[in-house]
Amino acid sequence: MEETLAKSYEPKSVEEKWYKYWIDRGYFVSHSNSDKPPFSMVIPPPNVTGSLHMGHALNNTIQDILARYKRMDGFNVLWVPGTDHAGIATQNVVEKMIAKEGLNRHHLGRKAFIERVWKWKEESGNTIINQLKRLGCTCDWTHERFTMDEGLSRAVKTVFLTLFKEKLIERDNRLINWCPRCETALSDLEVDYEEKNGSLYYIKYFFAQDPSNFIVVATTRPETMLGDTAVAVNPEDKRYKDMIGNELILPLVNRKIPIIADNMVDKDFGTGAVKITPAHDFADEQTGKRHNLAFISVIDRKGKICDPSPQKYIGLDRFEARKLIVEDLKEQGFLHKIESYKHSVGHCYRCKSIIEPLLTLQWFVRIKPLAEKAVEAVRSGKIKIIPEQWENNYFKWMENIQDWCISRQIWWGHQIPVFYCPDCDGDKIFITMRENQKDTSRLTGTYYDFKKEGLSFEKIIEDIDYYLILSGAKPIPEGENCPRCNNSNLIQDPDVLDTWFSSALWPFSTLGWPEKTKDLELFYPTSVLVTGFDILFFWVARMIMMGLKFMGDVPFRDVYIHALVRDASGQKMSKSKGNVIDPLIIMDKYGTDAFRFTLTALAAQGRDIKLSEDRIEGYRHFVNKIWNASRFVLMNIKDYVPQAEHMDEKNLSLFEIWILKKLNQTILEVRESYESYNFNNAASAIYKFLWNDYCDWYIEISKLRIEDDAVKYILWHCLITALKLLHPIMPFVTEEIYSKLPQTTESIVISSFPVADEKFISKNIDEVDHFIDIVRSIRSIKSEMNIQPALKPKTSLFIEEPSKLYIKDFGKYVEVLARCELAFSDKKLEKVKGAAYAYVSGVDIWVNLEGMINVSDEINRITKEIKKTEKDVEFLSKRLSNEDYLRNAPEAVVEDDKIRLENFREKLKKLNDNLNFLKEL
RNA sequence: GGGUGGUUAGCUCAGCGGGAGAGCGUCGGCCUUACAAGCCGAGGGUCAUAGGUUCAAAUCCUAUACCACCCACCA
Repeated sequence: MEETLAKSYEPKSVEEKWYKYWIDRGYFVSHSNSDKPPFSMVIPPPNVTGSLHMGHALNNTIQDILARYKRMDGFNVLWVPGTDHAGIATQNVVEKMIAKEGLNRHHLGRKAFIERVWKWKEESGNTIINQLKRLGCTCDWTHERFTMDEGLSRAVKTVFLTLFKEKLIERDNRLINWCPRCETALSDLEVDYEEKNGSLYYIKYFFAQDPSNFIVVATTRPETMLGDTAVAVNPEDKRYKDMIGNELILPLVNRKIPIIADNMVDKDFGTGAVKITPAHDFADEQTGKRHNLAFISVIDRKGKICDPSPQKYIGLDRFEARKLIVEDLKEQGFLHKIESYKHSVGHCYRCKSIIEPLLTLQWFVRIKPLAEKAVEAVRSGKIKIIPEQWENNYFKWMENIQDWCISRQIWWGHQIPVFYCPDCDGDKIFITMRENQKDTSRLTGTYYDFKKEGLSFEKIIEDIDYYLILSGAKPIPEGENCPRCNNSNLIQDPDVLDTWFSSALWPFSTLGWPEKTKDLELFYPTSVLVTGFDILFFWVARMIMMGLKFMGDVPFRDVYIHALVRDASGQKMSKSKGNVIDPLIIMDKYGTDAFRFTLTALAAQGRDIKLSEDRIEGYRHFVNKIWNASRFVLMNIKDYVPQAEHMDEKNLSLFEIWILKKLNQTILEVRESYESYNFNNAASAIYKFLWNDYCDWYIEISKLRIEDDAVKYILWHCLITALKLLHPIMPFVTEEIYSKLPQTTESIVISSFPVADEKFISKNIDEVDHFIDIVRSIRSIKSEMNIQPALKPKTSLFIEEPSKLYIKDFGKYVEVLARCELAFSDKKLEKVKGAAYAYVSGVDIWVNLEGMINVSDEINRITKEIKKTEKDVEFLSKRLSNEDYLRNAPEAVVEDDKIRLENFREKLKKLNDNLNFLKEL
């Protein structure tokens, strides 16, 4: 085999070529019939609207490293890819599109709009998938899923139904976070809080009995006063104690409201008196419930003031209303004062609009019972979160978890599988379910008398004049009638489920659940989940709860939480800041391998990544270095056919043993690093081996013995092994080189991952390290004395210690690597005129500079060296004279110190002798 | 208000109990036939501050300061 490499590496064409090759050969496809141990992961499904950003790039690079590593290491790997339908985000995208045609979704109607979204999905939803391929991801594309595809929809319905049946899902009228722009409810997690400079308005509320007296309350949201139903004070507050139970007249509205006592009030904040608006504030909702206050909604779903407010405010936007109300209060003498005040305000995580707490009818998951088991799974170690510090965060959140509002008033998503009959009247709810696909019988079911059963949403039922029918795994067929009144006009609940509801099922729904599939049996629980911490609660926690609930087992054994990618100055990347680095541009510019390596090298556990292009460029040089080293190897081994017997120890010189030791240490380290998710460590170990050991020393040395088959073999062997270690991080360039090397299998993707050979690791080969020190020493003298590198000064070595005689064998290597003309002296050279001196453990080195030496330069050089050595000697002798140290430190450490001290003393003595000699001149 | 992480060379970051490391940048010298996207050499740090534990601390503990982030019913 004779192949050569192009002068330089061209990532673009190579990457395309190999990705296609891998796909064609089906390397990424998992096997349901295989003796190999399974290794499985599910991708955190990117939004179908998405385009690859740095977060995806890091996340998927890490997963791909694991997938490739495990595949090479003999596992049956399944990495499930897919996308998320991303309810609000996707709906927003398509709404923007049709807005260009002057339309909104209501013009189209629900059905047509959804068709439009599907069409958009078919046309553009593949962007991110293609970008993942570009990144080199080895997902099993035959397993690709979408959170709204048929199977997953079935899973969603089944889960909904089961939870409903078990009374873990309920419908209730509660205060929820409402986005007036998206016109939908949001869960607590979907609200981003931001510090804002606002004002604190102090308003006078006059007593009903005594119109000359008033209480001052402070609020940041004066417009909500229209819905006030009380003023609360702390029961311990002396100022107000006697007023509790009195009534106040609500300004502008002229409604009477009571003064109540509640411990939630902080005596020292504001005036110590708080207006209570149960229908528009979460804290007030609790207070309102405790005191049985009326809930009066004065803001509607569009964020406008509504009935029952004074006529003049109705229809005004909440912020316009605020202005007007403050003006009116001022005019009518109710405004006490305004202070500027900084507080945090909730914003919609999709559109950034300010959230309005609204009282609405929504579906909730009663999540506490599910959370308890999920906490236990982590506490008991069934799930390991890495890095461990995140476990605390997880526990904190799970232990304070609130009911999960799962209904959204949008159109794109899993429509809630509940049907109402508008013709029946309802003090009862009729529930029917189809639990399996094949059930085509007429709807029959059970009446649940919720009043009798005392369910918490009983009060709601009175508001619904319908019967409630839950459809099972199968949608209710067209033309199905109400089982009670035979009405054929069943109405499905118009709301859709929170996107995260379907994501929570991802680890098992993608494997075929609720069917009992082979995939589930083989690959569930998945081995590891790789994700960013930003969705620990959104997603990870919920998957754990759902997995435990429906599979009876954890969804994954390890959760590896990686950092966030930030820009070079540590800012979060965002379009509005304009600091986004586009991974696709980076891949075009530097190649995918350099990019992936950069992410990996920077991906230290528990620390955010500050990404700068300089860094990527630096690692592109590394790609180039590997490329060129490989060129060297290919050029030199030519038509040599590697044969294992050339690696017999009898054929190997110390150099071969040395590089094999380094290689095997690297294998060990890389394996350990991959196994423990210390990817940066693996990257740096390979980098050091390839560049600093293999290229800088072994290749240079090998040039002198390139005719030796053992050398050729070791060059080949080390290169191929290092390529395999590196392949999970840099898939493309390693495959390209691998394919050109002789004696390789059809692809590095399916080659076997190297196993360290203890035999070489335990080898003691100080000789080569000693040799390297000598070469460095001579180079240093030449450089510091300003000798042209091309000049070869006469250099004499005197080997003082017989145990170091092996250096003689290294003579020609010293000559070439240090560029000098070497001679071994049989006797000690006391003083050599015109030569610079160095001492390297047991060896005197004289570099003859043939009159070019400047005595004062040499004195300076040696003086510097002496100072350094003196420090060493001082440090060590001080430590070795400390009795406590001698008593307590491990013996090996002490022994090592003793030897080092001896060496330094010897060196110091030699250097001083020489300094004295120089001074005599 | 509660919590987590960070503070190490000019910059970006590893190291997390045994004499301070890497990449980039800087300085000096080299086109040495794999690589100038390179090679060789050099300089540069009381490891945020103050205490403590230890024979030994960048590393463990306790405070403090500053910088990030997360959580919370901050009226």
